[in-house]
Amino acid sequence: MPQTMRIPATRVRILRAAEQEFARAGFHAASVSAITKASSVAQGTFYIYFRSKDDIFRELVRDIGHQLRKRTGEAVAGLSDRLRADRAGLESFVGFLVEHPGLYRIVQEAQFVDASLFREYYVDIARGYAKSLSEAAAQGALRPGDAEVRAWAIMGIGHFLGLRYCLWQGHAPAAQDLDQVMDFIAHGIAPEPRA
Amino acid sequence: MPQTMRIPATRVRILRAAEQEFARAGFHAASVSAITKASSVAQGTFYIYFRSKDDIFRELVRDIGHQLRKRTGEAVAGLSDRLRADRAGLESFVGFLVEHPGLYRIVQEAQFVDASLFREYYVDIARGYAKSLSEAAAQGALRPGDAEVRAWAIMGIGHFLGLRYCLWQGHAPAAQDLDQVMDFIAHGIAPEPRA
DNA sequence: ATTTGACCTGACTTAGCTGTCAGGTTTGAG
DNA sequence: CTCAAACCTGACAGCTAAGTCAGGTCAAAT
Repeated sequence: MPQTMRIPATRVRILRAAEQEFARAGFHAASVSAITKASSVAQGTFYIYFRSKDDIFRELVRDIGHQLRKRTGEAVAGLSDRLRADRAGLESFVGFLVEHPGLYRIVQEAQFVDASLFREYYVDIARGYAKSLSEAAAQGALRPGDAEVRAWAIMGIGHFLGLRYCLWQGHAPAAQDLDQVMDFIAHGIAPEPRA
Repeated sequence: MPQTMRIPATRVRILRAAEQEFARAGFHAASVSAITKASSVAQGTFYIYFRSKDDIFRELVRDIGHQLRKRTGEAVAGLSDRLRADRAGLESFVGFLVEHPGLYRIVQEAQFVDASLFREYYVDIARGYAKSLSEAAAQGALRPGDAEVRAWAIMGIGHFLGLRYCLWQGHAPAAQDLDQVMDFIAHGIAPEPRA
């Protein structure tokens, strides 16, 4: 490890190149040499800043988690209407996916590189989300119900929304698609209004 | 390719060994030699029956898709109550995951081995599911709404249910967890009954 | 018993990648 | 200007694994 970080730019250059390379080629096909080539450093320099290919990959996954949580948190902040906040959260998430499809690929691949990191990634998101839902339910802004279950369910909906539209079709779901999704989240599919 | 399939058992032996090996080690860490060793054939024999490591992996993914659709279809068959059918489908899915966690891993990893195959896998499931939901809605068994959106949403819910309980905790979700999930699917989270 | 060709063998070729290391370069303090 | 520490270099050792191929084995037909 460099002691003084005299030139922290090198570390960042390597990180950014790794992000691109992992996004492009996937974890296994990405090679450290490609990363060093893209960041214009020698092979050995890589190992000054990162212990291994796994190591830098893990750092990237954590980075992405932070980015995503920050962005979503900001998108939702200050929205008093709970369902509007949920929608804003989804919109923010799919926006991120459209802008950075490769980054989500990295997150998904983490499942096979470091399973516990992958799990943490989602558990962290779920924790924060469940807390919000739980508070909203306590204030009567939502129907009573298990906040954890709801958090994971909505994350699942978001995940597949992202797969289907952002990653496979290359664009965010249209407003009317999100309307339908929010209708499902708000009212479900049962035929009758509840008693 | 063998012409006569005099001994198709060899092919099946290799397939089963590959299933185990891919499930255990993942696509990249799985080696053809491990597969041939486990199935007691020589390295070369593998390439008589399969073009490449990718090739056998793809065949397995398709197999798993068939298995899962068959199983879920049977679980749902004959259930007239639509929400009960949805629940049975989820139960069947999580049951499969608990019994064969490795197989779901294979499906998920397909994303990085053959993206279009992975996409097909889900599109196929979604197509069938949306059809059912659409018919149910037409008969008034469900509130009107976009069947495709609902199909993908419920698939997402199932996916994360599987991750959280089956793959990470090693057991199917408890009945009361599924109750909560079904409550969400049936009625959503909005506070008031709809007008 | 012989023959045929389908089926199987496993050492080898080829390729590529991770992580190392002995030595070169740069920086800034004195 | 000098020097020492920090930083960087890139060729290479060591390893692993996919896919090949020349030849061996075996069952059944004649």
